[in-house]
Amino acid sequence: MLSAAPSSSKNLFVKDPLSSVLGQKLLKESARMLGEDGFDAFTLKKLAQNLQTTESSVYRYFDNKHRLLVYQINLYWGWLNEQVDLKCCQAGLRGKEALKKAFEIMCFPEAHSWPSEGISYDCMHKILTHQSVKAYFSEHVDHENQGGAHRALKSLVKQMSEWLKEGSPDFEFPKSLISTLLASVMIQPFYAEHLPSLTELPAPNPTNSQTAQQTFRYICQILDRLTIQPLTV
Amino acid sequence: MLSAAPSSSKNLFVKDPLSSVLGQKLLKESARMLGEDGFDAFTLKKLAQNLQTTESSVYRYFDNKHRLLVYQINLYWGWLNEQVDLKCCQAGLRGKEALKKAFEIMCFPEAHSWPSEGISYDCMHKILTHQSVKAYFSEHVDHENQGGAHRALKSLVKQMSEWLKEGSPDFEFPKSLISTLLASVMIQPFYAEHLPSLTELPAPNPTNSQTAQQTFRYICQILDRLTIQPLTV
DNA sequence: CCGTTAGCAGTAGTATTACTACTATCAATA
DNA sequence: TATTGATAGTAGTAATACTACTGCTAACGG
Repeated sequence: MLSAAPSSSKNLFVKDPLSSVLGQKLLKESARMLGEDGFDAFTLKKLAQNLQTTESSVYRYFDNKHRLLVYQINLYWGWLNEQVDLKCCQAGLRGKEALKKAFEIMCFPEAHSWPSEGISYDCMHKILTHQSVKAYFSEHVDHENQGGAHRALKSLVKQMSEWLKEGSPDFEFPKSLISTLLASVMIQPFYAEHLPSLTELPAPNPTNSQTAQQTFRYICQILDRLTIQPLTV
Repeated sequence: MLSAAPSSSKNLFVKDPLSSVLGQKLLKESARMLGEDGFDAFTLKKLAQNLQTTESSVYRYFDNKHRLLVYQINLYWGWLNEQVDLKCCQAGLRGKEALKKAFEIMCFPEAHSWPSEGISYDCMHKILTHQSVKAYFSEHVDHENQGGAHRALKSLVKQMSEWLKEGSPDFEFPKSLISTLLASVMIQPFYAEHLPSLTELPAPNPTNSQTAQQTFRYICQILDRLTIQPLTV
């Protein structure tokens, strides 16, 4: 179980949700609700009702529902960042190998130890794929960004763009490409489900979902092509 | 001036806004408001007030503010689609050349003849870069998609993925890559402005904006690397 | 053992937003 | 002249996001 608030989340809450029983229940139930019904249908009132508590108790932890979403997403990016550090950096991987491993972690998060019991991968992953754009493309971005809300994502982009540079030193936009590919890992599965003519990825189905595998294959095919540099030889 | 509703927009409005003076005013003013203040701050009430008309008159044209956004975005994709058809297909371009030209049109729309007087490129482009994710990542996607709301975008992805295949026949995800790059053209300028550490693109500034040029350069560098296929030789 | 106080949760609201049901105008036609 | 139908305007409701205030409880000092 997570026991301390990541420093980058400090400005996102009023009271640290990890510091009390109710707070942790809030995280668990809101993750489930956001994953299942989405951000638009989600209200702090419903969250309170589902937990047999009251709206104002929820507002004691988060100023509004948007910050709760950003907090959850930042929690997940922070965890992914740790996993990448552990299984790429500390494992001695570099360049394209490290990059592929990092994307593999993102495509198959269930293969790694997600620390928060009671919150399923499915929910967190669905929040990321279906709701994260709402965390970034909002009127509150600038304010939240000043508070360091997106530090985990930024750190990941920085790390991964370094690896990209090793393979393609003459490519001028490594951070842009990494953030594009990260966004793609989020967005493409959404397309697969809702706008299938925009992608070759298969829509997830209850019995046998190949979406994650194909997403990883898609990223790998791009990386394999990108790191060849015929112009600089 | 646009004079007929694109067939793909039929299910988005209650009454065709292009069919009356008030309707056209609605499009013009809502484009300005969406571009300047964003979708969240935008309400149909404010739109009515700004036009000295009433809320219900607005609701006579659009069921809700979300559909108005989708309509505007579809209008713009439809126009881009036409421009691509004219300046790529009809100009005899193919493969990578056609692809680059298509992206050039998207990065520099002001160089082409936008048909609607009174609606600036700036507004429409800002709506696309800052608000289009809200048109797709919404609870209404499936319903709107059934009505063919996103047909213009789909058609563009299909066309462009064909060109991509010509240069990279063994790449298995042409539609995914094209939709990723199209999204990138939208998202990266937003990052440049609000989350600059996720991109190398320069933030737009009033005096001399290089964002568009650098976005195009970024896309071209990717395309140049992607169409080389060392594995199949 | 009692009184103060600090922190937590709960009650009952308000303001705004999204949307709707109904009314009024007015021009073309029977 | 009466009727129809398409237009715009009035006045509301329901739900949402958020806040001001009240009450409980438990820790601590005297």
